[in-house]
Amino acid sequence: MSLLKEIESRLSAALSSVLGESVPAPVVPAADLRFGDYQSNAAMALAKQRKTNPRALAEQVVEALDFDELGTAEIAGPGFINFRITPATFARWAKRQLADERLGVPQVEEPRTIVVDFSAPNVAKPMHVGHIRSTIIGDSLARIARFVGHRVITDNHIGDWGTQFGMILHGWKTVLDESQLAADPIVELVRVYREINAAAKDDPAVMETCKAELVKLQAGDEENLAIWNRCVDLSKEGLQRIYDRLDVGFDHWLGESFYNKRLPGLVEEFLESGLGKVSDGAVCMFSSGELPDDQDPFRIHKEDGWTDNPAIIRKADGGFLYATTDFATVEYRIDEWQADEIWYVVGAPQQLHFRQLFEACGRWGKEADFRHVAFGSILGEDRKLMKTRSGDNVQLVDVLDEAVERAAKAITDKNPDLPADEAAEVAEIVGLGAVKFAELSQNRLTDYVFSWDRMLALQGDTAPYLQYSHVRIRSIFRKLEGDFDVSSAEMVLEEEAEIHLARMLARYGETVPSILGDHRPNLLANYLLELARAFHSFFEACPVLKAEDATRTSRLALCELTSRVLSHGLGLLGIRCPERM
RNA sequence: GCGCCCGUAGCUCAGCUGGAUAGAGCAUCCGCCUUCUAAGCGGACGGUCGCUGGUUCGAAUCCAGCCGGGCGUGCCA
Repeated sequence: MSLLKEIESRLSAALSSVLGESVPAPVVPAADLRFGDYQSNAAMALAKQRKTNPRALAEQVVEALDFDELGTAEIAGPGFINFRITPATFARWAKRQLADERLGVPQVEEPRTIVVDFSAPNVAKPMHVGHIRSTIIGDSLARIARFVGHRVITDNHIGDWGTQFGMILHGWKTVLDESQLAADPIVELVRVYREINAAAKDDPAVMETCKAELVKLQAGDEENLAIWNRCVDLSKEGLQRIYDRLDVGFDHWLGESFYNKRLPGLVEEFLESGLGKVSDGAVCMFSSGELPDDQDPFRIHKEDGWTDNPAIIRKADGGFLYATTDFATVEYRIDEWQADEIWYVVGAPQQLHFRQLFEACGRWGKEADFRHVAFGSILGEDRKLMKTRSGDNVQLVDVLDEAVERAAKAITDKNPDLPADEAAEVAEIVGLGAVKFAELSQNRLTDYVFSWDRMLALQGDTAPYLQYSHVRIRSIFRKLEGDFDVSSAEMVLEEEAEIHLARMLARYGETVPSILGDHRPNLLANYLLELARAFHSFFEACPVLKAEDATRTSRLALCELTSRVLSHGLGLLGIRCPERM
């Protein structure tokens, strides 16, 4: 149980004894340390409901509260209850946390099966910076959900059956350079795609040829199928290299093509059940459930915009769309995997699509907790959306390479004694950490303008700042002579800096579970920054190795705990910690 | 037109279900390495939280209306 939960349960007990009924008693970390460590405004909220005096109620509650061995509770202002935790309590909790493999993070009582759908790049197209948000946020959420005890299934729903294959097939047959393909398949595939894409833009005839190739593929043409297979395999290998580098893994790679065979039957079922309606030759799922007609005020007017936006699942020409695949995917995940929840880590612009999908699934009888974990767009220098199709986007590999390069430079600057092979390894950890953290430390819904300096910053509120505190700790232990038994160490907290460090450490157990409430890894990132700040202050103010006896032991234990929490927290964000840097 | 998102310090952003004097980082300025790694620490400067109303003991947070920006809105994904 986290310290916060402990306080909540005691407060709740006091409230029930005063009010004669069980009521929730939310407690939060105090906004300002002058008010104490934790605070609750439960008395004010409850007094409002009951139309009684909040201060008087707070007084009764504090009277009934059993808080003695934790610290003190006092009333302030209109009825806040402020909790001040004693250093001895923090010391006790730190010791307990140190002995706990879970570092004070509770497990969920009712584990759920959660499918996390993220990354989902298109094959035979470059991964650009736009893909990083889904990949990094999704991976982190999956790690966190898994750690708190859920059954998590990660699925990379790759775009391996889209219309882009018309272009690739045509390009493969006309402009492919086999030697380049052998040398670097992804680069060559991308080149082919771009060339044909550009040609198709200028020349409608090329576009027609592409469409024809796509139709042949979908009809099962052997040659095209063989080419398609090679493309997908080559692309997957290329993608896998990036995922390996990012330390991102998937339980499944069930892309669009996996659901192909299911699509025609699915649409027929929807038509039979009446969920799908034919409109202008296309099969549609209307969010109202009804087909608009001429007399219907909800009729769609192209000029005025739409009042009912249908998800189209079969085009007038008989083709299927990604919405169709999404229905098939939901069916599979619920029927085969028994998913209780499905999280789609996909950009905010697709919110309408998901609203339609979730609504329709409800009517279809596919019950699950659907979540669109939306995120904001990455904008170009002109503050406009980075175009996915133009291909002139900053590529993900380039960002990663640049990040590692800058980290390597910083290492040569700051720690020239590090052996070359270790320096290279550290540069990789630090550079990639910086990129990931830049993404994870921000509210996922915020749009931002892509900037190298911003994404690759190594100072201030960055991953290197966190990694550096870990490094400082490891350095202490390297210089420590003799054995140090963490498990038996007693904590004694006297200096303000060490008390504050322990205070921050105690919050780990309450921070981690809070992330999943709204799927916001940035809460963890922000917490870790605060923790690292507390550590750096402690490091400057409190000598460890030079301290004496009990103080030394206690500080060593505090360092060990800090280093564990930091590396664990970073681990949940998918970021590693070097020993030196 | 309709729907969704956003507007907080010079810049980039936090601010959790409404809570006390709105916080970080960057930039600028001033201090701190003969002591555990200065990718650091301490301090200063910097804000009518887009505007106007409303709800209430209390609003950056909730509601309404404006202003400004972005995205989406039937056969792309």
